[in-house]
Amino acid sequence: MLDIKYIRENPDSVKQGVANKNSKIDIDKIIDLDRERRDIVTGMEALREKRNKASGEIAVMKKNKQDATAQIAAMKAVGDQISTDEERLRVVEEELGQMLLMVPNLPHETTPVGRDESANVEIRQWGSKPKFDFTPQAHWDIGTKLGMFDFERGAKISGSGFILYTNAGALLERALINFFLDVHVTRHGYTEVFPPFMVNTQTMTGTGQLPKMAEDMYQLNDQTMWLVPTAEVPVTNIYANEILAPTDVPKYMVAYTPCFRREAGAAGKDTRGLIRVHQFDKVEMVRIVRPEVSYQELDTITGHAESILQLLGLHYRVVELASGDISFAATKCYDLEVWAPGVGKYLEVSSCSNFSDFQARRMNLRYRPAEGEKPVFPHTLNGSGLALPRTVIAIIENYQTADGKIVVPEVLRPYMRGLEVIG
RNA sequence: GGAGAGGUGGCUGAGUGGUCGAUAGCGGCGGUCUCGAAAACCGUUAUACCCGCGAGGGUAUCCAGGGUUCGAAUCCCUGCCUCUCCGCCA
Repeated sequence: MLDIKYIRENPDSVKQGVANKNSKIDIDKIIDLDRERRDIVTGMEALREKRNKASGEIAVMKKNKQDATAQIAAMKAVGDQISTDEERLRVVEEELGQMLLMVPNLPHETTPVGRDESANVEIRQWGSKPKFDFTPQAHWDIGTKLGMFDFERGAKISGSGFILYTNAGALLERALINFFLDVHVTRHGYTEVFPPFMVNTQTMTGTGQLPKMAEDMYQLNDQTMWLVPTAEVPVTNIYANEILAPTDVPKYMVAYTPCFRREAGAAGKDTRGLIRVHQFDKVEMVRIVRPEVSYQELDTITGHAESILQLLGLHYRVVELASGDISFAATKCYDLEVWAPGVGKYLEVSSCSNFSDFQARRMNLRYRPAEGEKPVFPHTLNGSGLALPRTVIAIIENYQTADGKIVVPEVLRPYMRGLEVIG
């Protein structure tokens, strides 16, 4: 969340930033509630001071066996007033808190301003589209023919948008997960973690999925647990409500999790094959860093995601998202889009974002810059490295042969029992 | 799932209604001593918020949330978590 002090002192820039994020939250209302809250607190604390002093006196009188009936009666009225104030404060803080949780992070000054993805900016490309002397097929045709996945039976056992990977498809999925993790651990210096796939509401609020995006996620029947939509959620929250020592920052963590998303409202739109599914695998990088280096760190993490595509030899482009297309919690974001010749599109396989101190504030994650100094909020970042299904699409479609087979990229062969060709 | 025990400052651990943000020890930091270190001794040791230009003042926090009371670490209720035993189980 945003610092209420910052909102109070910079209402105009907050309003502008929020508008650039396409949010209609009422900032003036927040400022009014904050004013009201402070008024109540001030009055209430004065009463408490009075009561604390009187309680001390009553204690002394009792000790000296004096009669304190009058003092006790007087404090009863003070106590009642404090209770009234507390009740009012609860109401005001509840409303203020709920509103603050709905305020998006402000876009960074370098983030292009724009309503939607049409204002996104292509930053660079790597490689080039492969040339085929035949018409490249879509992954759903090749993959099905090669027995890599079974859409019908996936839908039968779970529903549409759930994939049953089979044979080489299942092997490829597992190989990619291991390959991604190994690269990030051995070459990029991340620590591997394996978090729970179900999290509580507090955790989901910490990274910013709740309360706004509740309808995009799967909630379990007990109403307290949610299926993770990304490893960002459990991993970024690992140190929530803690104060990290100076030597504990930066933290670089990488994790594999399945990701569960309802994709409400996305039905029928670019959903064919593996393009958009309710459960998919992803390897996610998370960085907890000092504020002064976070934008440099964003370039670093983006580079780490890119290196995976480069090792796989897949052509991609880097797109910087416009303010209106950036996620709720982010200030700046780069998407990596890989070329998929079968479907004839660039597909998003990674999203690398800086969240500044927005998530750290929500989850009360702090660190001490140096021994003896006051704790401050670090910046958090994450980047997919990478999301699996669209990477699988890109491999199938880019590495397909005229006779309907797939050449396994060399870096994956050790992870696939030496398999060189699927089919 | 059943039965029991428990959650106090960085750690250990006192404290069952009243000047308790909290005794003590350890650890950390500073100092005395020393050529230096150890030992000993002395001092110090959290977080958040509110008011104030500031000096400073105030409030809250003993797992969390409610309640009782003039007053709660202490009593009551609910929740969460940990530990022990039993049961079940990949």
